[in-house]
Amino acid sequence: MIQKPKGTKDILPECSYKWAYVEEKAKEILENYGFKEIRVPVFEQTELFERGVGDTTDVVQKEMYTFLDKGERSITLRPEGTAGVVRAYIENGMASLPSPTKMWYMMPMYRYENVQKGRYREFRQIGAEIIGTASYKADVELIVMADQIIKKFNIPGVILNINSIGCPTCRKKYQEALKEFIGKNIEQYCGTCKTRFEKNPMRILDCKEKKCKELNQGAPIILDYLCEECSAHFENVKRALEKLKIDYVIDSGIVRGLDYYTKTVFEFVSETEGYTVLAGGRYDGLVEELGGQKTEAIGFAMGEDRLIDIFEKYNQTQEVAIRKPDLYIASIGEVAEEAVSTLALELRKNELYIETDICERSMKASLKYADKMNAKFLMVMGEDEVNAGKAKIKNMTTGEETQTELEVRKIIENIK
RNA sequence: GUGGAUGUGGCGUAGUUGGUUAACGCGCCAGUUUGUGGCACUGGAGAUCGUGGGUUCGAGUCCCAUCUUCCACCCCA
Repeated sequence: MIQKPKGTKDILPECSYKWAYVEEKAKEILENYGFKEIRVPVFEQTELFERGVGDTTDVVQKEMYTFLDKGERSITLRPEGTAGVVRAYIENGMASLPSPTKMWYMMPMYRYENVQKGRYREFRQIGAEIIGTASYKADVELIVMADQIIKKFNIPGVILNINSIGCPTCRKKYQEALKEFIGKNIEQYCGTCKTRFEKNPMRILDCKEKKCKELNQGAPIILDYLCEECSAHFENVKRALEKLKIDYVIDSGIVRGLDYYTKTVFEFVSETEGYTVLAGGRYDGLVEELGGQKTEAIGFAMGEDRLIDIFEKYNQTQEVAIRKPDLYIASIGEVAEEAVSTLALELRKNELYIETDICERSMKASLKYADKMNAKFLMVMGEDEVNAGKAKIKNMTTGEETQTELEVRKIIENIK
């Protein structure tokens, strides 16, 4: 038997309607903030991610689906959305559009990593990008919108963590200070921390080893090393969030794993599930890095699969329900069959969900089927009904029967 | 990449110290006087027991390998 590749999933009919619901609601909010949808290729030139995401990151170094196509081009299945969107922004001259450009996307991403809770090799992200403004107000608008989306789905135990990792200048100063601090005791740190020391010293602050945690006491904090501009920016963001009553926690340990982030970074973490549902940050240098003019920007991505996992677990809203047939029409005899087909077509043109038999089932089996489908109403048509132009409609919940003329309008009245 | 657990019809499970045609529930299909469902009853289809080797007279039950799923590390949405 052929199985689906590791880390992928089938979204079956019994579940897909929930996805549609989440996407629809998210889209409503995104569009209310003026974001427009963008769709970019599933695969890009490998170089885009090497340069955009950063070739020292884990994502690029060990998690990309990269291959040579038949023309010997190095191609990569996108591991994230921002790089592609920014590439499209530059390539299509969107810089000449009125700034800022706000875009959203819902697309699958691909990362070759080991599967575990909330982690898949093919996963879907809902993302938003604001390209073309350096103002803290953009940060605020984006975070507020993210908060609204998260709240829309009644996810319990989600908290917003924010931090600023400054611009390259302040980060460099900070990393020097941090390395000096850790360097004093580097021998006592755990093995992974030792390797982090060279590669990504800020990660050491996040280590869960007791020893490392102790050693980290009194370590310098990035926020103390922000330049005047970055610091003011961060203060403005915090103040605005407070005014809007958006609760947040400053987590100086947030270090996004993608190289392009600057200044404000944030993540919405589900404490109950123990993973991040939505995360993002500013990336003021990325457009330039990818060959565009200097253009500040900020964005976020939401793990749709994770969102759905939690949503399914805690949400029993009736708004999300699989659709039930408005009417099942059973038929007896050839004459009636034709009449049923015609009638069903007319009713469906009126946007009703109609079911009829397409399995050559007996009358009784048809009714059983109608019941399994949870049809709201039932109508049985035979030659008599066709000739009389009248039939009975039965309410499947109450068992009540009413007589109706076989006319679209009359039928609709009877199944309201 | 590292470590731990898991794998029996569509789903959930049972399968004793290895022994004839792998069981049960749900679901599916059909029938119970061929014009009215939900209940009940009857019958039916459907599994080479993840896959490939090995041990044995004989393995779903033991051994090895491999894959999947789940979880942790790492990293991330």
